[in-house]
Amino acid sequence: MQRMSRLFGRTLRDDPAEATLASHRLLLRAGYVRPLGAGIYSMLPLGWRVQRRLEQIIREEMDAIGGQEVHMPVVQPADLWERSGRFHSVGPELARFEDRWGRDLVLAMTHEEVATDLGKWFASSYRQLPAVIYHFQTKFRDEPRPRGGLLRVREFTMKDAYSFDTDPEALEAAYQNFLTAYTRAFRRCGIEPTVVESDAGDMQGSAAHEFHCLTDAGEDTLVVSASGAYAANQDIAAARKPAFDHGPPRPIQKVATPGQETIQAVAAFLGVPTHQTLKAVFYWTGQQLVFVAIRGDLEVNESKLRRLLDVPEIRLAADQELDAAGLVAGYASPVGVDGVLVVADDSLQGATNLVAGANTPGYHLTNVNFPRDFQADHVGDIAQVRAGDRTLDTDEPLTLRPGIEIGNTFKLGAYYSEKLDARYLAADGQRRPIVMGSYGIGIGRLAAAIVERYHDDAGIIWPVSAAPFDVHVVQLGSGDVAADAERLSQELEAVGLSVLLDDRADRAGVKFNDADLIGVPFRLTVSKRTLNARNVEFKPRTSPDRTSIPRAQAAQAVHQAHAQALAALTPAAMPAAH
RNA sequence: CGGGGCGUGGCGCAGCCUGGUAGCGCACCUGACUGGGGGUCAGGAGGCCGCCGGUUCGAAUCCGGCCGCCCCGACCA
Repeated sequence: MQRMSRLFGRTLRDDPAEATLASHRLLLRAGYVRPLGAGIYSMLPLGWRVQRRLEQIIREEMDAIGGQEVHMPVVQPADLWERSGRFHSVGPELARFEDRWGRDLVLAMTHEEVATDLGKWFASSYRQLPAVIYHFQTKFRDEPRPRGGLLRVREFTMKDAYSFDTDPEALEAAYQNFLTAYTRAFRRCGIEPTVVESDAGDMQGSAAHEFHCLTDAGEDTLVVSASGAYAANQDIAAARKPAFDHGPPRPIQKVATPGQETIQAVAAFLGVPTHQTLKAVFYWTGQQLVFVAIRGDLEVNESKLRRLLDVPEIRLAADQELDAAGLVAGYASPVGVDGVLVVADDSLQGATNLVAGANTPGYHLTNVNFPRDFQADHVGDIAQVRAGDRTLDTDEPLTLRPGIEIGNTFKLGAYYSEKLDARYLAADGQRRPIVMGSYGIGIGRLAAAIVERYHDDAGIIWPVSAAPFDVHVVQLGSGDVAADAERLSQELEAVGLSVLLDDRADRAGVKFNDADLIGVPFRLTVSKRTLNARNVEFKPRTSPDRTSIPRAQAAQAVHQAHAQALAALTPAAMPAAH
């Protein structure tokens, strides 16, 4: 048992000023973590116990699908990252340094390279495949802006797993196993995950999913259909674009629109709806200026644009870059521009007689028709999905939901295997690249998501599976009371429960408030009162009600309540993995 | 990287404008009373006022530079 009088950590009576999110505030205030620098935290005993519980749940689910736990280094030779191409492609979030010999090293931000290297060494033949390895390891990512306590940090522990298979079909089977294992793991932690399709990004994979905890504290925006059948990160979400009939194409006309520089202003001035206008937005890829044309009622999604152009980075163009290209913000037009890469959203196809800029200050063109009046180098879906839009296939309404990304899965395919020459000998005698998958869960972020999901004004309300202790014994008094609280704690441990014993000399109010703050699922109070009545007071953190249970049966009763709560979190048997 | 805010004891803050013994609440220590939802009284301990430089007889306070932290945005396997 852990005595609170000896616990390394302390609760705070005042909210730390820096914390705005509930999870950040409560984890600091209840003494789970202590910040060391921006996005860098020490885990105190309470926090570390939670982390280890979460790890154990995930470990069990990884083992259940045949994963084998390993431990890969954080410090890695840069050479490996040179070969995968990421040493140069990744950017400053990858921490680089030299050892005493001047050799380049990196602090791992993820472990695809090392995993691939291990796979290459191990799987010389198809007979060794499939294989899955995983580990819990520190990652360092020099994020431009850490935020929200444990939600977005620079150093953190991740469970990352890597699957090695002979071909895409086998990868698909492994991938399905992971989707199942992840869902089970998160449910056991008290979170019903929302699984969405996502952007593979730097991972270079062919398909990717994210597991989200829906909460207002989330940094990501998810597009979810009413039935839940469709769910995607807004970065890749697609939806129907309502069509509007503006009649058969008419000849272009130039009209004076003095001072009308925004879509709203121009549309109102000319008496047309915004969906009858053409919006011009300019981006800079680092190499060239991009003229983006999209229907006036829609917004550009930069992730989609970046993928369509197949460039690593993109940002809004600066005024000087526009000037250099001879473009006039507010009156720019794709009609008659040249020397600029033109990207058209597919919303322009079939949208007739639009109002566009005239490339002359104070003038617009009416009756612009694509592709009659201008050509695009790229045409595709680059529009932001809006709440109320409808799914492509089933015409269901879509909503936007904030979510915390607590896990992700990538089908890497042969990308890293080819870069690092990780090949196996197939049954037919051919050497083929190992087909890989990569699967991550951020442990600290998961803990933070759980707190976001489970708390009230008084503090954290841990699901039994994640709590730092199973039972919080509050001892109100000394002498006989203390002796009985001690005995009770031992009885609880004897039935397999972990105990936090508040043996401090503080008053009842202080102890109860701290118990609520720390959020252990079950509270038992021992006092003169309970001693005389030969009972103890029992209170689940989830309920405001206190009940008396006979002292003699206390340990058994709590054991039972705990087992029940745990069972409620354990998913029913799911389809067995292959 | 842009915008905003803030660095004074473990936490929350005042003092700074108008330079002159560093203060309040909580937490902490000692004692007494109290004893089931953040008690009362008395007495204590604890601070390079983020750092460096300048102005001045004298700087937490004025000036310059730097560093750090938080929030918003950009960004983000």
